[in-house]
Amino acid sequence: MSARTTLADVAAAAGVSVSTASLAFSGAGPISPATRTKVLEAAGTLGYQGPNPLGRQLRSGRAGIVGVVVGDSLRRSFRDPVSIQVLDGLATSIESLGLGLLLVRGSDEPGAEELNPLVATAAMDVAVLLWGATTDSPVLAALRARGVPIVVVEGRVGEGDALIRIQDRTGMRLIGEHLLALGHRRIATVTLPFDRDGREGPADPARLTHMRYEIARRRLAGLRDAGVEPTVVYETPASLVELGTAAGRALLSSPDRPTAIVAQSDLLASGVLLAARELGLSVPGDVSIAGFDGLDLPWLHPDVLTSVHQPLQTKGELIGRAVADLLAGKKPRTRTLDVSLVVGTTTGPAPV
Amino acid sequence: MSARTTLADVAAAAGVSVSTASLAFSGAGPISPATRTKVLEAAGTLGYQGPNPLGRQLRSGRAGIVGVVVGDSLRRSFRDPVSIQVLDGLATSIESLGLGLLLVRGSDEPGAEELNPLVATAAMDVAVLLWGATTDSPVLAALRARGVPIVVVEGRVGEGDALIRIQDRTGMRLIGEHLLALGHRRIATVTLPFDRDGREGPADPARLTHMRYEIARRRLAGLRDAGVEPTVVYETPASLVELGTAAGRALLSSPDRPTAIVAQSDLLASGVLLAARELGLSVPGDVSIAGFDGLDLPWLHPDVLTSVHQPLQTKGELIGRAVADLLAGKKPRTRTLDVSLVVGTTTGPAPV
DNA sequence: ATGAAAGCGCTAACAG
DNA sequence: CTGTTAGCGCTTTCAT
Repeated sequence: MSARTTLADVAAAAGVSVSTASLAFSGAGPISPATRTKVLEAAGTLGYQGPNPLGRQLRSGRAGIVGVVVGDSLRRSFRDPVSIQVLDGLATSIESLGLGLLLVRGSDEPGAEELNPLVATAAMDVAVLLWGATTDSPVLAALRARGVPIVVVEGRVGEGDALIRIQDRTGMRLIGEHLLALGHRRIATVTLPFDRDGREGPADPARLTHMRYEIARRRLAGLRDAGVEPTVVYETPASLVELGTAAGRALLSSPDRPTAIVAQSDLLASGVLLAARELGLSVPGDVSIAGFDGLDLPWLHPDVLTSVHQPLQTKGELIGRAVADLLAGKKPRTRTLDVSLVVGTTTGPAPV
Repeated sequence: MSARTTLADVAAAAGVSVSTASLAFSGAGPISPATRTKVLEAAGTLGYQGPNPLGRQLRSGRAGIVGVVVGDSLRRSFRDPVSIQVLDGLATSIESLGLGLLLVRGSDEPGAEELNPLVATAAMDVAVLLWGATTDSPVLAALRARGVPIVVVEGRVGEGDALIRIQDRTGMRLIGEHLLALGHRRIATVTLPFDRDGREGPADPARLTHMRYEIARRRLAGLRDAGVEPTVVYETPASLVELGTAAGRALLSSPDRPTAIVAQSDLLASGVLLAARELGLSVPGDVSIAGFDGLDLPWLHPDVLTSVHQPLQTKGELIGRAVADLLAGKKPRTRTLDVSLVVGTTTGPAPV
């Protein structure tokens, strides 16, 4: 019933000492089966549900909790299937470590933004920064000041933080090469945000020098690695289908229409595809479209997006492993996951 | 720095007692501005980041954590925009209470299933069961045994649990009446799961008596309230677009094709709509389609689903309020939210 | 306004 | 194998 019953009560009822009773529950020490049963029986009678986690935590100095810091709004983060899949893998692996997952909203604005107090006060043994950590992030600063070990996903890290990321630059290079081989020369790209300021539209040269987020920067660099210089770099403020559609409309209705559009995410690419359909363009007859992430998007039927696949579930598991390593006192490492280009039905030879 | 520095160290450095130092941080007691600054300065010098949450928690008997128990897989739960929006609202309101949100995977199988140990051991002051709680759920049993106050969302509750839900029976009645008024008589329905056994396809009379989940049962009952007896009750194992498409194909390619299909969720309805398009049927010319939830589904463009809108964000906030109430020792209540029918472009007069 | 003392519930040395 | 003894770091009466 009420959580009033303590280990001491159980011990008293069983006629043993508190430490013995503790051993009966934890099993972390020698104890005779007889006393063990005796204690467990007493517990049953008293309705004792096992050691109070708070006492255990204080004593052991560990909260048994991994703080996962997501973007400024859960809704925004979770609208993205990419985040969800990573989070799912992470949750599974964290759970197998016997740890809980504390979800923390963490705005990433540098400067005078108010910081979610939980970042500074919630009990956590390790923190995972799920996306877009920048070196000047106040979240990062607060966690570091607390001495909490940190795992960064797809961002820039300081000394002492673990980093998990994918080969996105290579992935984008593969897409670029694929399109060049198909004869495309007028290639535009739709990018993820450069910064948190919500800009949307073609980026001018000045804007291109202000790319705070690693992901957009690296994926753009990958395209250039292939020798592609995009005719237009169209920035979006988030990875959303409707923003891709807006970008697609703009790019595809311009007089010097590109023959191929590469989006930095599958969601954006889906939007571009919808825009192409809306404008009555044939894909890939009139325009080729490629994305990034390798999501399963049945509603695009009958089209299947050409995309760079990343192992999202594995990524989550790897984050879990990094958490375990940090907890075990091992040195933080950087791990980079491979990606692969999977050609679908949305890319083909450039129109003549 | 390292988390070694304690309040005692700070107190010593500042030349005050521990209790005074505590007051300097909590502000919960009389303290002179001078000593306060002195303590804070000492803390600054020592790199002390404020009271250790673990000590505070043990002393106060509160973990400052709300456990949110979602379905068996985070991926599955979070693929559903409905869950996400509720979770977003909940996270916001929980955060404003200064509480953390612990995500707990909780399989809901009765019987010999292994229970996620976190349900029994993780520190939490209140638990929220996000979906589909059934009275025989082992999760519910474990939490109740621990004496953790419980908020159930859209499920059945026992005595002493708070319940948050929507008027879904009324909502479905509205849809039924809407379709009847349009002249429809052959109406089929695509439902959410009856149970966790993953069944898919038309439900026979026997199956209809085994509806463990409240949502499917209530929404079906609502349709009947309107006087609609569905020609087919097509059950799906989850609220997913592709399952709706499968259901749509089956229903729409049968010889006695219905003139209207009501799905118990917008995702299912979207799938049905895609199936109709695929089969070259005009919507609503040949078939009317309605959903439930009121999601924003831009990729259905140019169609806009006729749907019953539920206030998802508000629901999340209401859950947060229920949490606060339980924490304050108030009596658990049931709160039912209103819904409204919003007619889109996918329903029209029955074909003659 | 400040300090002393008493635990919150538990685990981990260390004796026995 | 079991009991004794110390705390983990903090907050909170209760004196002063």
